[in-house]
Amino acid sequence: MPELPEAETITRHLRRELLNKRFARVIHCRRDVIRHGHYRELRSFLNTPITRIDRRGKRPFLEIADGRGIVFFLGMTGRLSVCDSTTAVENHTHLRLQLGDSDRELRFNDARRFGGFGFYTRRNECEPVGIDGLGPEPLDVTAPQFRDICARDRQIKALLLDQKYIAGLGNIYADESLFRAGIHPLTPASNLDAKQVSRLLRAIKRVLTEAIEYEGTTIINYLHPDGPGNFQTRLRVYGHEGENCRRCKVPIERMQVAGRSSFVCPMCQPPAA
DNA sequence: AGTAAACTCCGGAAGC
DNA sequence: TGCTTCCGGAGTTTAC
Repeated sequence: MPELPEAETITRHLRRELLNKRFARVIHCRRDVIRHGHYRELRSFLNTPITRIDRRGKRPFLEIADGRGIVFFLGMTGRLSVCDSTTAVENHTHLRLQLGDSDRELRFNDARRFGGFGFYTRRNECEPVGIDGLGPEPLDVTAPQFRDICARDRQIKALLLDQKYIAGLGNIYADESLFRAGIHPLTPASNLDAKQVSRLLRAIKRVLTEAIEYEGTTIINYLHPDGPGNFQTRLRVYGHEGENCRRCKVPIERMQVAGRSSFVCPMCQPPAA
């Protein structure tokens, strides 16, 4: 599942490959993966330098000079890569953009099609469609901001997963952050005391920063097959149902929270009374 | 109004 | 082997 660290890794990769380059041709585009805007708009990205490549939360985007951009929703299985045009085209490849003066191309692949992409225009300081309506970046959010976010009567995990309050956490890093902060996912956010809120924010920043250093958890193998390994081995609870907690040796439990599987140490993360 | 749950998209994986 | 079931990011709908 691509979350913020995976999006950051992909963004850096795209930046190395695409910044200041231009697309020359649309080789292929499956139109029904377009979330915002119209297929026609794709043409306007041709023969114009890409001036900015970044991400918002878990969504990478790229922009050309007039403020227009393409934002990618990776969903569960979305992947972005830049490769030689002669590279065999994998199944479920929904977008191929040929680079000018090069035999390379950008590809978007998404087996389950929960992902897609959208076009937007950045106007002044307003955040564009597809990148708007998102909460602050977890790595930038301040302690007072996070206190406000947590001041609502909602299960803390559901809150962390809701992109409009904080942008970039998905199921894996939400569970890992809650474990490291010693907080049960069902705890109403407004029940957390100041100490817990600050511990949670620190845990989030630590987990995400470390995961970025490891280039994410799941999807990076195809980008850097010879890379430094990934965050998989650093997960303490996610996917570890039935195994003994590293800290207290009590078996990790799996439960449903906000409709998602959640992995919890019942000892380190005591349920709210 | 704010929250929560159900439903939708889809195909790979797991289970039988 | 071949079927059925499970799973989920995020948007939408429905119900408190």
